[in-house]
Amino acid sequence: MVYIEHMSDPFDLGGAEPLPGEPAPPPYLSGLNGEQRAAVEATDGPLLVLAGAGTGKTRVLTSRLANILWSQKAWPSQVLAVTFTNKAAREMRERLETLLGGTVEGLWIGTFHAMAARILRRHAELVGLKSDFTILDTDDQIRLLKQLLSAANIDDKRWPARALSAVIDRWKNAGLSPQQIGQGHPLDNGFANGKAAELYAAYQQRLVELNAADFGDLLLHCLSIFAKYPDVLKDYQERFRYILVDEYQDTNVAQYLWLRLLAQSHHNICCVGDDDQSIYGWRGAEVGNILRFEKDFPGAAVVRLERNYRSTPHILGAASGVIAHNQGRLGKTLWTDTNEGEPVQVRAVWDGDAEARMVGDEVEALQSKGDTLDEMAVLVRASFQTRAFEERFITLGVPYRVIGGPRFYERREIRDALAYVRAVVSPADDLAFERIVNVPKRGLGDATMRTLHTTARASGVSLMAAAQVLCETDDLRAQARNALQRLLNDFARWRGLLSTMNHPELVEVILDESGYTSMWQQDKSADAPGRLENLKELIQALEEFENLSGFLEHVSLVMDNAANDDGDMVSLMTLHGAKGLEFDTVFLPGWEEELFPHQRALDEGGLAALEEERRLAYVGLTRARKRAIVSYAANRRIFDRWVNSAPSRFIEELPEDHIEREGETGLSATEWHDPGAAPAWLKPAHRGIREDRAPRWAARGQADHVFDEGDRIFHQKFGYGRILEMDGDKLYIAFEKAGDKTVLASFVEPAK
DNA sequence: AGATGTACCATTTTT
DNA sequence: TGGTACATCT
Repeated sequence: MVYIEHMSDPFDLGGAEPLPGEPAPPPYLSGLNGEQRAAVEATDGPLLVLAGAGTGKTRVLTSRLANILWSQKAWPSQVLAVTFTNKAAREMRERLETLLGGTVEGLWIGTFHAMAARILRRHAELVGLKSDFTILDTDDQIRLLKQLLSAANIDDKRWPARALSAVIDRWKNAGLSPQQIGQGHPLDNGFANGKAAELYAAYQQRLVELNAADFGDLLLHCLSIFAKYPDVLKDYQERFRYILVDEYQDTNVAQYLWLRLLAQSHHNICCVGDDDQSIYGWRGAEVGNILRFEKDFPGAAVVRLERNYRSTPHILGAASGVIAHNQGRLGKTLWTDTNEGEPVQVRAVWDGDAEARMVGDEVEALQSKGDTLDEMAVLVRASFQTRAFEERFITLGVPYRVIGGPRFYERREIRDALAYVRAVVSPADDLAFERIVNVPKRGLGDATMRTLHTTARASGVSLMAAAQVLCETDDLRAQARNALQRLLNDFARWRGLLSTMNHPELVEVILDESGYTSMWQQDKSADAPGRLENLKELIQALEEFENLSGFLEHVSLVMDNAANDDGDMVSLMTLHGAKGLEFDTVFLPGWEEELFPHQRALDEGGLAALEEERRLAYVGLTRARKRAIVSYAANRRIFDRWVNSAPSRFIEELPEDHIEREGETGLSATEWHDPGAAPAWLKPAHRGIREDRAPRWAARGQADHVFDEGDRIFHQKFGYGRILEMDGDKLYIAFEKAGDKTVLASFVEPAK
């Protein structure tokens, strides 16, 4: 049974036919439980699916999509399915095609940004752009802002472009264009004493001049078009009979407004999400969007998915116990009928090295029992934490992969190559030209570029046009002029080849003739061969596209990292990176106050941030199918300094019935120091440490001293202070330098 | 213009 | 500790 739709232009509904409608049982309903089926078959209208971790939410979303198409409620081109990542979009499409037993064409399925870009290309002129506008990434954005800042004579030491970029991103995430922002806007943060709004406007102006849009613009421009041109909006409202949204809890205001507008005609919007897994508040996601769904879409149906298929009851119990400490949840009670399994293990260790050894030993033990490394993951709060585990795994010879890191198109060589292509395709792309004008080195340095900029600005032309003018005068030194002329000739020649040569070949020619390839061939550094590999990969990827501009869009919006899936390996990643994944065994190291929850998050976001950190803990635990091992170190070397740390408050929040402690309660502090008493991974690793730098043991409740209120004390990190109040082993102390803090007694000694 | 030295800093990250 | 941005030297 094959599902086909013949439609080359997704905007043209003319040739589209509904499904062939063969009389066979719908394949997308088999194996669904009652609550899943309710979500899949819910009648039209707004629908919120509150799906807990491991309840099969992606499956439900896909099945609902299959149902819509199968029962001919809409043609594929009338359905919009949005996700946050390309990976999620790809997976959804693959599952859908499996369910329907054939390919589906014309469907609007992809990321928010890709879908918005698709709309924006058709109406670019309404916001002053051409339909072939380039999409800038963060790197380009920051380079552009740097120029604007220096033009405005703003000290970039005090007010770095990066900070301005963050302010502008915040505004864009909130759906605010420059016209909507007054002086002293609350999201401004006082950048350059209130200049941010002005700079934002200048930046948008410059983007139009460059015929460019940044990621935020893709949505924001759509919003302003919808606001200004109701007929355009109406067109899309009519078109999209069904809208499906994954990970709704992660939508920011701009995405929310975009969706709400598009759903206004048919009201068939189905959002799937889990408020307990909202972990992107810091980049503009609004949990409020999911909490408010029923108000925003009157008459909305709400279906809860609470049956968890992933984890054992102990893991689920531990995770639920932690998340129950959050206020303002929609509330779900996850349950499972799988076998009990092992309690979550909670392990106290001496320091970061001991922790890495513990994890390494455990990995080897599990492996020798027959577990595969693919089914093990180490999930950390901050990416620097992966290093300790990498080192340990290298020592042990355990294969591992680090998930995350720079994306393919963010790599320097890829961005350089793309800049060449961009500059060939669009001569007015100043940012691209600037990027590669002296890569490889051509003797075109700061001085030349300054002259180029002045000339370009004075006559209002692009840098390349200005360069052409300058080559005919003697404003530049002969050497620079010749180099520039040569480069311009190259570009003219390449541009001439655009129509005749096929594009993968052309890119290869450009990279060879510009000297870019040989630059890396001559580079002796260790990563040069890898970069050449990446360039080859880029050219290979080109072959799948009809033209260069299609490819450029793909690269900036769709291309993700090639999955490194050769061989059996342990995965190392951040908790954020682990969302949506699952493993038999999950290690959760570094559960210490200040690291997790991260102090910086708490400083910046207070209670809301603490709750987001707690959701991160919940996400981490619920990644595990069979086994979760949480650990915390008493001492940690962060950069060059030893820090004693208290166990994370999330450890206390783990329900005792579902955990098994090792190291803290079973052994006393004195026993820990006895080499025979503790398991190998508990022993201090450092033998030759000077006494003053050696970590001090800091087990909870194992204070070496008895204190009274009013005692003068000393703390390794905070210095001298006086005890104001005592609550068991918690001391409330007024430090002379560090202010008032609550500290565990074990970290404190009497002042001498 | 390019190389070399130095001070500084250090969540989380998709598009 | 390691990467980066800027200053200074050749």
